[in-house]
Amino acid sequence: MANEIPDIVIGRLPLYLRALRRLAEDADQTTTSSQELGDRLGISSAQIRKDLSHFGEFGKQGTGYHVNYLIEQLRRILNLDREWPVVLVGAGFLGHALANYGGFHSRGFRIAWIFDNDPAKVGKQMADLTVQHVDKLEETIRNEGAQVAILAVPASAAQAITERLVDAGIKAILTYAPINLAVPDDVQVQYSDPVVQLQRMTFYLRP
Amino acid sequence: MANEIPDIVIGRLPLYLRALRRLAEDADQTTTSSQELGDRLGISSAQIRKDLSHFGEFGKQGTGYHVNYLIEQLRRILNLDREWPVVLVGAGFLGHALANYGGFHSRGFRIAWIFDNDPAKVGKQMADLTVQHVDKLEETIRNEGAQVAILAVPASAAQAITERLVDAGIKAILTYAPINLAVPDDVQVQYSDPVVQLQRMTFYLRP
DNA sequence: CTAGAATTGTGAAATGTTACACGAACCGTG
DNA sequence: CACGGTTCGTGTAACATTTCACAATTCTAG
Repeated sequence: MANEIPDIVIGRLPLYLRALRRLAEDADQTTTSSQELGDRLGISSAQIRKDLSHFGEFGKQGTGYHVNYLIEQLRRILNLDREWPVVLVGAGFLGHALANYGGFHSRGFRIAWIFDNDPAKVGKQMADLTVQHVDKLEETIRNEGAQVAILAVPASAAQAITERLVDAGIKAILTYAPINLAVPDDVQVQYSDPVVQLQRMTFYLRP
Repeated sequence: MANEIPDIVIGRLPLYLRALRRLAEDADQTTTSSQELGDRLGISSAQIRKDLSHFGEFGKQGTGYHVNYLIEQLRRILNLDREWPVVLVGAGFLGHALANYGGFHSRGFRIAWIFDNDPAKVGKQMADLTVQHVDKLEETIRNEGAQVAILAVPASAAQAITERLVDAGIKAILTYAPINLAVPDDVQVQYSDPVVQLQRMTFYLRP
């Protein structure tokens, strides 16, 4: 049953989770169907059922899925039944926005440390944290056993910081720098570059 | 030759473009090969050649690709040989970070207008723009013919603002709200939710 | 209790994407 | 100019993903 799960399937689970939580909270609904979930996400119902079937049987014929139960199962599958402390590197405008974003806590993450190399920023308060000098990066990661980092530094610094993060033990990096990172095979990377996303859409526009 | 180009191919072109510009600027290189480009991006050389072959023949056997020529061709293909003015909705921390981001201009975009519904923010300067009340949204989009928007508003407002954007003529939306948007078929949407990206990685971590 | 409607989980078919491998073209060297 | 080393563009094969379609199960209503 659970042999080798395609990465593309893993990538959809957080979307299912997000939609289910909306259903539970906004609509106050206790059950749903693959059809309803698919309509909300623009995904076929068969795909949702197939995706979930990689991990077990969570629904009931005739009835569908119990929303809260499925939420719990997805949280378990994605290792979200705990809170991941996150290292944030970069205390510029973007770092500031991330530090103040309220959406992490309820979804399994907490920005726990913020680092920057600018002496003018070190020591400043940001959200409820104090910006630390990037010199302390490795020490903190090792002492605290942090595995997740967000990179909000300029492209010119991104690869060097990445190597320091990886050496210190980080296994998952979300980066906003507009550059491809070289990392070992056992380190996950996710990219977020607004320009790449915009450029992907302009192809379809008439100029 | 150019019949129906897969969306997944279009999605890689901005990455090729980004890597090529780095090659041109940092490494000061005038030619490259599909092999070299692939190594930098973690993509096979065959895939790069196949992707490009959808649009024409840009290389030379034995030599590879002329970097600046390929950059020009990709810019043309992606409709980036012009500057797209962008409507930014939401002047919170994230809107602020986006307004001050220096990476748009050189890559085909310019934040041209910022809107918010908070009277405390309307009239404030942000980067070199004045925050306008969201009441003016439709009027501005129609008068200026804007087609591209970035959504940096809370999830609770996202769908309503989206409908207003679409009605006014926006055809491409990059949204940071953690919610799926319902839009007509001829409107492009790209999603950016840091939590979804983090959740996609925690699956692979040992808790 | 029975009939009918709804919905799951899943093999199999259809479709989409990537990798292979090779002829053709190009360059530099002697 | 001929040869050896590169590299492209591409037809085809291999692989991956999505969709189809249906038996099995559950619920509801009479």
